[in-house]
Amino acid sequence: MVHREAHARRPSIHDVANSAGVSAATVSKVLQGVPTVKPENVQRVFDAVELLGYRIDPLASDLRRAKRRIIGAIVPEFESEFFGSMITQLERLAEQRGYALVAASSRESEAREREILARMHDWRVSGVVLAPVRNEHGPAAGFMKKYGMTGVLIDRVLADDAFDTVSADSVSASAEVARELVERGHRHILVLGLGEQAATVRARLDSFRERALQLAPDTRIDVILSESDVEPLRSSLRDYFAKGERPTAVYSLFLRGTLVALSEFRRRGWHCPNDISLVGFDDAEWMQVTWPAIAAVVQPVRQIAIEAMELLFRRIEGEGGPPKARLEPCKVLMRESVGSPGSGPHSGGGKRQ
Amino acid sequence: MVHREAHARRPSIHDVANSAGVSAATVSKVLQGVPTVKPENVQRVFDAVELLGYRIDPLASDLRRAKRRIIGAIVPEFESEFFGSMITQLERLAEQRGYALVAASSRESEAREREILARMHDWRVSGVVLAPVRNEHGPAAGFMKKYGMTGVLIDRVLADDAFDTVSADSVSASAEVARELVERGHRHILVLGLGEQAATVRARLDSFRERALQLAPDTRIDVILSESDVEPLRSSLRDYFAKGERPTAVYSLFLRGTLVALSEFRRRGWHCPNDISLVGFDDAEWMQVTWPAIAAVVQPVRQIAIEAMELLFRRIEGEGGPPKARLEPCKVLMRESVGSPGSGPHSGGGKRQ
DNA sequence: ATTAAGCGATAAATCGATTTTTCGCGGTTG
DNA sequence: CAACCGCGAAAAATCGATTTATCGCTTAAT
Repeated sequence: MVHREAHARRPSIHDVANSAGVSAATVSKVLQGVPTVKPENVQRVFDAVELLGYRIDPLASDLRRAKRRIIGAIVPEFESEFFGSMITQLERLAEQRGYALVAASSRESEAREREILARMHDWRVSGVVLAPVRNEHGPAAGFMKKYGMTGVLIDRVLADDAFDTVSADSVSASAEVARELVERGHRHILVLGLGEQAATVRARLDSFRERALQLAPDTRIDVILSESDVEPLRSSLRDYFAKGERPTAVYSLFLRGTLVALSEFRRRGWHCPNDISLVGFDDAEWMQVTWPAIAAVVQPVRQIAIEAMELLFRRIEGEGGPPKARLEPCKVLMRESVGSPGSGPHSGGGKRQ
Repeated sequence: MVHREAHARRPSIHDVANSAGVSAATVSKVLQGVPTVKPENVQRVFDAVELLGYRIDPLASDLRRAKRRIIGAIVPEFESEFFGSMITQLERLAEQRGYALVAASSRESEAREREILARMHDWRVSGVVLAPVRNEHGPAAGFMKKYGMTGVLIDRVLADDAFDTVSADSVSASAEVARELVERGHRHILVLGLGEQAATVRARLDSFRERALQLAPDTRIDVILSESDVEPLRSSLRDYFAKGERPTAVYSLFLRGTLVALSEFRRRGWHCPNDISLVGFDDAEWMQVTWPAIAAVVQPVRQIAIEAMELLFRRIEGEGGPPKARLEPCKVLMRESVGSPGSGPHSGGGKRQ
């Protein structure tokens, strides 16, 4: 009867043992591939497993083993393409090694980040891949250190003295963006950033400025940083333009800033690249299908994930040594949103919404 | 010593029992809030918990309990805003009820979907929220039925005879889109869809067609369906336009179709809404900042998540009765990409790439 | 001939909790 | 005075696996 089958208790290792006429320990050994079992019994066990449709309960199994085959992943949000594909990659890599990935989102809150980490510690995960909300010095990293958890920090981090770190080489990328813009003749550039990630933003900014000034010392670089949220950035930007500032190019250091810039351009009826050029850090699928296509720095998501998992599993397997800091190269895609200043009429051709 | 503390074994319930001078059973009772414990002992237990920094091991705890406080969630992909925020919501709701959410992506593969489900069954999850790759009749739903798992199907589903279902009311939304387009004077409309999700796509299409023809019987509705992938859709669309077909509006039944349509418009130098109008099912953040802003059907992600979790927990708590099929209303946002036909020059004003 | 080693398998201990059973003790009750 | 009750806590069983200790038996070594 299907109905009865559906509601029957799942077979345990003892059920298999009974059915095969051996002990539970033997069943366990067969399933672990321990070679000191008589071939006949191996066969009987496999038959019984097949017959009953038995599968190991991973929780019970992990309870007895020292480490649990679970990897935790914490990201600031699930909604973005970047972290979405990051999780997809991490999941794939964890599964490849026979681990389950448990993902959670800190929703851009450091407090929540700590809570999740505590929960993962409760779960006795083997390791954690943490993309911190702010940087490597947050409370979450402190928590991991305090409780001796093994983990890797990714994305919004520079080097750390306790954990391996992996992130996009946004410094080189920013320098390259600077070069691209200056070579096209831009001498007044606005940079948008989020102050939250102080160190990483500072690094990008410094390298951008350095390269730009090196190539053209007369370049003027304005900076608008929003402390925490994106809305203050919007109004700062609005004020900035209202004051009459007219940079010929904007470089946004984060995706949402690119959106804010675009929508402010719209408000004022400016079009890329004729009225102003735009480059954003972080690429998205829509950027190449809109008109104009938006120039962007493409982060090496896949590489970051691979490197992070590689480092993590090395630590899990007990490798020692000082923490490593990896930087994965970005690709800079100069699309249509970037042109040369003065190549088009600086007029407000668009409608207001 | 911090260093020693970091590497010490985590305290178990027995350590707490020893420290408090009671038995492990008593500790458990105190932590469960069982009232038959002497106040003095309650205090001693709490003190010991505090002193040792003890936290319950959820896996060990769940092993002994009948059900495990884990909810599984399976979505076709993590990369999209829709499923991203769906997972975020589900996570929030599960945590509210003291459950952990374990999310996995089927990567648009039914085989993988089944594997994940089997793994979740191994984990003895209390319930599953499944957004199937194709529809409610896939192998995953069959698996759930066979093993008596409790679950809710969401998104790409209609009613089912075994599980509760929750999805956006895309049928009403499609009718509304039809009305909006017809009222603006469109009489030749192209609909793009993905054949994979046969039933849901058919339902949307039927309701769109019905309403359009009801309002204007002379409306011509062309349909391009791609069986599985999005690339065939692109070439079909290209052929369609190459043949000289010139619909005045396009309604895409899924997000990626909207992107494909946009990029094909670009290739041909057509601009919305002057050359052609565009509405897409499923909204995204960028759609309101680009020029033109893209009209879209906004799915009630939050409502779907809430309803799904509500139904799921009712079933987990043992509620019987026939499966319910919930439809949550969408919002239709008519943005600038939609206009009236003939209101602008039907010319190729844009540059080719 | 006695001990040691090897083999294959089982019984028992273990992981860290919860749940059930048992127990000791003071106080009623017949 | 014995049987009974109830309370609170400890002891033991349990969940489903893995790991260690042990056992019976055969064979090699001393």
